[in-house]
Amino acid sequence: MSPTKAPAERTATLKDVAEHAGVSPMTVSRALNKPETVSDTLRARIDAAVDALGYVQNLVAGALASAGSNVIPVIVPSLSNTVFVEIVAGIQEVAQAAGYQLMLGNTEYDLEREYTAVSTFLGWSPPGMIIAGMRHLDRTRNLLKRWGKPVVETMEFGAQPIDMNVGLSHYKAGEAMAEHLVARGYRQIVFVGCRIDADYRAAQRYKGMDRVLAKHGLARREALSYEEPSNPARGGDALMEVLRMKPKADAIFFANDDLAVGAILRAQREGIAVPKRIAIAGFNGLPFASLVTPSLTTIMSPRHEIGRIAAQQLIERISGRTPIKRRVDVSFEMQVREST
Amino acid sequence: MSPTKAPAERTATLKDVAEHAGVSPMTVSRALNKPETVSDTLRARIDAAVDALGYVQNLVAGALASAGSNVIPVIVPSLSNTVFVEIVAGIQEVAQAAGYQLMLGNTEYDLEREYTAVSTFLGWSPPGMIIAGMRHLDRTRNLLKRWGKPVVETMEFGAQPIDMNVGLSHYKAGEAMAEHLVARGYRQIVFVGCRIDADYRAAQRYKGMDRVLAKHGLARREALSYEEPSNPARGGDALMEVLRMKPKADAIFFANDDLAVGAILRAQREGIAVPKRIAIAGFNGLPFASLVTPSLTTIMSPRHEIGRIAAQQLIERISGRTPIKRRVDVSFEMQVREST
DNA sequence: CGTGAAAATGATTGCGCAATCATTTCAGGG
DNA sequence: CCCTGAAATGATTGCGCAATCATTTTCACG
Repeated sequence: MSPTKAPAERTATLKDVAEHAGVSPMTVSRALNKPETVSDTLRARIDAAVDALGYVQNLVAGALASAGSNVIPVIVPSLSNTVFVEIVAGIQEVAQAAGYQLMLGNTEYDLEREYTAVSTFLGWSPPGMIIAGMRHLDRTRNLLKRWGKPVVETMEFGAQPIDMNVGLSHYKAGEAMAEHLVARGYRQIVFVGCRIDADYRAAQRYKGMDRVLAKHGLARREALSYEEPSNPARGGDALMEVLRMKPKADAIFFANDDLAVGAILRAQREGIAVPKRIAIAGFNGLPFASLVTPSLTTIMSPRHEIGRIAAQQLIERISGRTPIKRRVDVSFEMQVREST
Repeated sequence: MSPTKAPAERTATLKDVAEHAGVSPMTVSRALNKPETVSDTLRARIDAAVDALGYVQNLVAGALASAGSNVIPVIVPSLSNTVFVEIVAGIQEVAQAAGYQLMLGNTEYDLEREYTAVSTFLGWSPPGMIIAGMRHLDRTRNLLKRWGKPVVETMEFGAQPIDMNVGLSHYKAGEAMAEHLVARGYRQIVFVGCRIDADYRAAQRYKGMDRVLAKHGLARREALSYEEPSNPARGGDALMEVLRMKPKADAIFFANDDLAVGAILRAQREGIAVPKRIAIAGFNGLPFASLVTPSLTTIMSPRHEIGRIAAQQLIERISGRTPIKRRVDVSFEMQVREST
């Protein structure tokens, strides 16, 4: 194709290796996939032949012949949100170590695209699948159920998973933060997020908060939602807007730490006293949250851990091992800091 | 496997669909892959049959039969570093839109693992590959060259790519920042990073800086490198350490913005005047960089764009279209802000 | 030193699909 | 109405490997 590249010779196959080593193809296959079933002598000869020919296993053919690949599809709604990335990283860590490859699908929070992705990925005969969230099209759920192989839904903890579930209850997280704010004496609490309609986990945190406010007979407000994706600058702007539009507000619960940290940095620059003039709380537990001044009260979600557990659960099941909790509620952790 | 899941019936194949629709398997294959070559009548019947049977194409078989898949392997050294994630996101965006799937490999900055990953991924008969960095084992380079299909090396811009290359010159970036610091009057400049031996792009930035210092006859120092991965808290600690150990230092060039922003937040908390007591500069252009006080002088690297361009280049070549620049030097952008 | 069971190796087959070539159908001109 | 070429459809084949079963070799033990 390009001047510097050698012409692509036909790549070596199992058969070539077999001939080169003077054994049958089947023995080569075994030497590569179950080395312990082949005698030392032959294994050595075969390894030498593999090196000599630069043989690379054709995994496609292998997957077809054995009706199953070692590719694990991972479907997330976004890659611009750190949260999903960290989950993917956790999955990767465990899966790659166990010899699985990750195939990555991004739905952009679109359930139709999610269906397409699931459907396409099934075509790779994977041994299982990991998918973010528990809200899917009926078609998607049915497709996965009929498929009958292990599936892990991550991020949130919820009822009636398709198969397995690892996550945390965002509703409870919202409740916990609201209880904290109320206990601290805040009475006019505002929830601020981005694309809350699409990010229904954020919506659940809002609902959890709302329920607590109702319980305490406090003023309840619609969540304030912006159309752009979450980013720190937006958080800063939102803070200013809240101060202007709802001067009585005494606390903001941001949908995530990107927004919340952005708000704190802005407050600092503008000389707004946090938490005196207004308290700020976030969700996720970003590294910066503990370093800003004032440090941010937030809820730590164990993203990496969720990914790891999800992958472990899946691999256990793929390997046919049995006793597993189908639903894992990873706990979140309130981090009360200076901003409230 | 689990009580709630239906027994997995044998999944429908092309042949099943063909029988259901009363046509030959080949026609079904065409209807699915090149719809325009099949008459409207049959296409409708076939689509109906597909729906009726819930048929999902077996991509493994397709890939084997046509000796090529539409999976693009992407190999990165880490997923905990935002930089790579953003590149992956950029690649994803373009690749998924063009109907390709991404397979993700993580080398943890280990060149042996990189070789293994490349080798394994070749087994999926991909049409091309994207790999981070230009430093590989000879074996890896040779393997890819002999393979003969399009390969894009990303992140940095360098000489003699395996095939194609999209990135920026980290050496020049280091020079640019050093020139800026020197022009501002700083004379005792320290470079601080994490795992600089493994992160050789950071090392190149250091070298670029070092050359400029030498040129101006200024004091040159070894880079200060920590063994843990970069994180903001480490940046803060490093700042304190530099102040204590090298009290004459008047500027720190951090290997990345995570460290630099962490240092600024720490300075703020400790009441250290930036840039008066010591100037701070970073690299990458994180969103928080412009929001901290003082705002951070840094170099913006177009990560997402690098990913997009890499994917575009690759797909162009895969599609057999010709006139393409083999090497793309995406420009970086100095952002001079308050911290210097 | 023979025997039987276990271990190692080999031959055959088919996974599900697309490339390829062969055949049929169709539209339009004479 | 036939002929021709193009479009649509079909039949055959093989991609490269692992599952499966058949065969050979090895080894422990009487």
